[in-house]
This record gives sequence, structure tokens and C-alpha cells, in this order.
Amino acid sequence: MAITIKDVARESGVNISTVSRALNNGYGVNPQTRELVLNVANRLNYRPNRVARGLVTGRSHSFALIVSDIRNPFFAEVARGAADAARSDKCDLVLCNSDLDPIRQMEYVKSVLEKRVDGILMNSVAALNPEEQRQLAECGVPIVLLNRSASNRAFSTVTADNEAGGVLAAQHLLKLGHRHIAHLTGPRQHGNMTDRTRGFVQTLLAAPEPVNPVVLYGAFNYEGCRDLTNKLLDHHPEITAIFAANDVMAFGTVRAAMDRGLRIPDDLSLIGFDNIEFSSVIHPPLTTIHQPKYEMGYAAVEMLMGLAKEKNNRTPESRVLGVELIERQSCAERH
Amino acid sequence: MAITIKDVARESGVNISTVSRALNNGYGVNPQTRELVLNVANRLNYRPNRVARGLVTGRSHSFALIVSDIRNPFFAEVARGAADAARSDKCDLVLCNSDLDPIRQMEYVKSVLEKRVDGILMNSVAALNPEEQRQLAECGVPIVLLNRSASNRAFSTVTADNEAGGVLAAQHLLKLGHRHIAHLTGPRQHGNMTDRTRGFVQTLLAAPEPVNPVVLYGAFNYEGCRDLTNKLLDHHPEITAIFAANDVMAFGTVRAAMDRGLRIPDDLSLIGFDNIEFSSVIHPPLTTIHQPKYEMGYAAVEMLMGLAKEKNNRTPESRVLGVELIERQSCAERH
DNA sequence: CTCGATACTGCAAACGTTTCCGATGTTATC
DNA sequence: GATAACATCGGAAACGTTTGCAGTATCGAG
Repeated sequence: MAITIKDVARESGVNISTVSRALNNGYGVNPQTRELVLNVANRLNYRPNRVARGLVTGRSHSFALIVSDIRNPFFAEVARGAADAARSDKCDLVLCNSDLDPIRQMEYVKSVLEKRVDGILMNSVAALNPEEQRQLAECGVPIVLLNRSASNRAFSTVTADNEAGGVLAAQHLLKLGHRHIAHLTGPRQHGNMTDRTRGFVQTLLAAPEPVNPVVLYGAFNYEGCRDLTNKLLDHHPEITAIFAANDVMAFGTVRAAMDRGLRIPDDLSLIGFDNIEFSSVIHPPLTTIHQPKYEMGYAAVEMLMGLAKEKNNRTPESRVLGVELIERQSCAERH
Repeated sequence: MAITIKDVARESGVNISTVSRALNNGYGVNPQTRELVLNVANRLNYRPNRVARGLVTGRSHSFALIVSDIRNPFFAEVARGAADAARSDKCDLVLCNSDLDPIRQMEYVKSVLEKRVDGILMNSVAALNPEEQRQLAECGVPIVLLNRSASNRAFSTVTADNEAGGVLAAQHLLKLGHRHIAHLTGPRQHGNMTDRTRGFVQTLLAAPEPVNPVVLYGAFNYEGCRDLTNKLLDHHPEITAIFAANDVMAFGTVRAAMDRGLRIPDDLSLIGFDNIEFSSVIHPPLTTIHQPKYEMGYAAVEMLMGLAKEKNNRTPESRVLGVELIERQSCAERH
């Protein structure tokens, strides 16, 4: 059917091994025959079969990206970074959506392992039981975890400096003179969230005039935080500033505030986390903590490619990337 | 290294061919030996090597998704649908971002062809010259194009009914009593855009009391449409309703209106296209034309999987999915 | 009891590469 | 001028499967 290395060997009168060497810029092949082979290959429109190649080399030049949902703008950005990094080394990315369902997650892992990917980038193993985690750690291919503090030493990680982000948010609010501050976040015990929360709360408590924030736990999404904000303001009308654990939650706060006739930032200061694209589009443009999402994806597969090359001595690495306060228009001085 | 079919064959005392048959639910294998083999495979934790399998069967069970940028929420949604469809048949998706750059696009096509994907889903071939398009059409694997009207009969397509969407938008604005209407869209000659524009304009012109809309061409993004809106309202202050070619553009219009002290929908009605997630989050929640993005992705790879199975007689198919008016709060009756 | 059909299984080729090894021819060294 | 080093190339094994073909055993029918 398709034309193979044999065809170009026959056509150029050499052995297939010579063709292979010529094509792979290999040494030990006469420049003239090399050029000849290249010409023939070109003329026949020869396309090497990478799966045959992979079978013998044992490397597939592809990586798996297992995220909870690519529709989450955060992961889309990470995915783009990951794909670009892969491309820079002629690798590619297979996309898997787990919805954080442990079953799906393990299914995908099994599937991509059978396809012999060279590494896996996944965003969470929290839902997995210890047995599954052990299984993962010993699966033979490098795995890097996204935005999980390196709790499990078996895996490599790349993460944003979530704690520093919390600190930044606290400092900003403090500087603006706020004294009645709340923090709205997701379910308790969510790994990287606690880092943000810790940085935020501790900074507030350690201030010259310490403030003890009220922190509420809810769902991680728009509606959840809309409800959470209403609950908060019902019980704590004195609050003048809110730190939401991510931008989408902050949007929920914006909506709740609007419904209550509160103006942002005049009546209520608000700060988010992530700096997703729409945080600058919404009204008012959201002050937030920027997470280097693209860079995280990029760094993660760079790390994977490095690990894939050293089959022996594969010690997990960890990398934490800096965050940044993006001042827009959702925060004001307390009046 | 990894354990292979030979290991389980040796361990269970049968030939590798029997193992293969037993594992593939093949007929012609004794139920007892089948169970034996299955047990051994399980005990040894055998994982079939899909690349070896692919080498002999000629099918890789993977598809390529080439979009301009996965960070575009539209494509993220499509990707999710595509990935889910692939998963339903134990296939997977490799993700490629072309930025609509013809070079990148062809590079990716070449790359995934060498990896022997079973099909390609791509969002545009408009940037490609005829020679490249011909090359694509004859590449040997099925290709379906996303949201391109079937201009090139060589490819399969799945698309939303863009023209109907334009009609819907026009009817809605007409019903609300608007007489001074504008349409803001992307660069001229953009394939599927002209469908939306045509449906919109023709419906307006064909009304009992025809209205001749002003249509402006600009860039496809937030900033572009913000500028476009300002230009529009500078020259046509009489306008009371705007149809933006997509939601992100509509967001730009929202921003421009706000800057000008115009209130939506009181002073200006606005209708978007796409129904991306954030269109319900923004203020005011955007009335828009819903495109079945997830379903489009899903349908596209279903189509690919079908085509992949019939190696012969591969006639391009086309499928157009319905759109829907989503009424929210950015449109009001003309007062 | 024989024979053909049937169920099961083994053998070996094939898929398209890479790569080790050895063969040959060429050049440099003394 | 012999030998060693080197460059170039071909032969063949290997990667881990699937699958067509043939062989054997079992079984029912006549």
C-alpha cells in the first residue's frame, strides 16, 4: 500500500539499512549515496512509518496529557504549553479528560501505557487509592504531576507557588487598608488550595495589626461561589474585601455582589487567582494572582522529555514557578 | 524489559498465537485454555503493546485534532467532544495547535501521518494553497473539516448551521422592534462567517418592513470588536441593536458600550454567536446563538471512525448541526 | 470401523523499521 | 609492500504482535 523503506532501497539500488542510515543523518554513509537516497525518497514521497520505528527503538515520541477537563481554561492553557514543548522536540501529545474520576483516570493511564507513551503529565492523583498510586509510580514511564505540592515523593511535579500567591493577595489587601477580609475556597483538604489558603491566612495573622479572616469552604465553580458569597455577606456584612481561590469563583462573587447592589471595588474589593483570559474582560477587570499556566505545561513536558531520555537513574524532580500580582480594577482602598 | 506475549505463552504452556487469540476474544479457542491464558496474563500483569499490534493491523486507533488554538473555548469544547467520542471506541486523540499557520499545519499533518493516525479532524484548510489541499485530500487517511461549508468536495465536513444562526438572530431583533441594526464581523471572505452574515442580512432585507443593516468588518477578537463598536457608534449613533459574529467579539462590544455610558440592553441590544461558557457569566448575561460545539467534535470523530473502517469506497460525508437561540438579558424591545 | 467434519492449536510469515556484525574496499602508516 | 585503521555497505536479527495455513485430536454419521 503505502511506500516503504524497501521501495526506496530497491529504487536506489542499495540495502534498506543504508537507506535507514542515510535518512537518519547517520554517519558512515557516503555523501553521494546519501544524496541519492534522499532524492529517491523525495521523489517517491516516502514517509517513514513511525510506529515501526517505535517498535524497535522503544520510544514513541509521544506523551499523554491527562487533565480533568480541557474546557477548563486553566488546563487549556497548560495544554497549549505542553503541546508546544512537545512540538519543539518533534513529539506529540495525546489528550485525555478524566473528570477527576479515578476509574477513568486509571483507564486512560492503562490505555496510554499500552500505546507506549514516553511519559505522562497528569493533574491529580488525589482521587487514587494508595495501591493505585503505587501502581502508577512503578509503571515504568516518567510521570509528572501538575500543581500538586510534592506530597508523594514518588512523582515529579511542576507547580505554581501557590503559597506565595496567597501571601501576595494578603499583602495587597492589607496595603489597601482592609481589616475585614474573607477567603472563599473549595472543599477542605484540596491539596494545592490549602497552600493558597495557608499563605493568605498566615500573612494576615502575622501583620503588624493582625487580622483574622473568615474563610468559607464551598464548591470550586461559578455557582458555588455565588452562593458562598451570599452566605458570607448575610452573616458578615462588615466584610470589605474577598480573596477567591480562583477566577471563576471570583466571577461568582461579582455576580452575587451585583445582585445585592454592591459595587466592586467601591463597596467590596475582590481578588482572584489564576489570571484566566476572561478575568480582564469581565467588569470590573479582575485583580488577580497570575499563574504561569502556559509555562507550567511547557516546563512539565520538558521535564518529561528529559526523564524519558535517561532510562536509568530516574529521580523525581520538582519545579515551582513564580506567581505574580496583576492589579486591575477590582480592588480599592478601604474608605 | 516489559513482559510480552511470549512470556505469557511460555508461562501458560501454549503458543503465542493461542495467547493472541485468547486475548482478543477470538473464536476457536478452548474455553479452558482461554481462561488459563487470561489468568496467567493477569498474574504477570501483561499489557499488550499496541504499537506492535498497530504495525501488523495497520490501524493505530488514534486520531489527530488540528485546531488553531486549544485555548479558544470553542475549540476546547470541540476537543472534549472529540476526545469523548474517541474514548467510546478505545481510540485516542493527539492534539495539535496550528495557529492557522499553513506551515505548522502541514508539518503537523506530515507528523501525524507518519504516526499513522486513522484520521484527521482539522478546523480549516483555508490557509492552504491548492497544491497542499490536493496533497491532503490524497493522503490516504480520512479527513473531516470543522465548520467549513463544504466548498471543497474532497473533504468531509461537520458544521453548525451558520446561516440559520444568522436568520435566528435577525428574526429575534426584528421581533423586538429594532429598525437600526448593525452586524460586526471578522475579516471579509472568512468562510463560515459569510454564512452567518448572509443569513442575517438576507432575513433583514426580506422582512415586511425591510431593514438594511450596517455591517462592519474587523478582527475576530475582543479588542478588535471593541474598536469596531466605537467606530460604529461614532458614525451611526442611531443604531439600537448589534449582532456580533461571536461571543468574544460581543464582549468587546459590551466593553465599548460601557465605556460610552450606554446600558445594555436598555440603550443597546446585543446578540452574540457560539454560546461559550462565559457568555452566561458576563454582565449582562449574553443573548446568543448556541452552536453545538461538543456535539460537533463528537460527530466529527464518529464520522472519522466510520470512514476509517471502510478503507474502500470512502466518499466524503457532510453533516450540519442545528443552532439555537439562547435568550438571556442582553436584548430588549426597542423603546 | 471408517471417514469426513469440526474444534482447537502450533508454525511461520508478515508488518516496517533499527542496529549489530561482518565483509569489502580504501587509505594511511611504517 | 604488508598491515592496520577506517569508511562504506549488506545481511540478518530483532522489536511484539496478528493471522493464514496446516496439523492433530475428537466426534458423529453411515
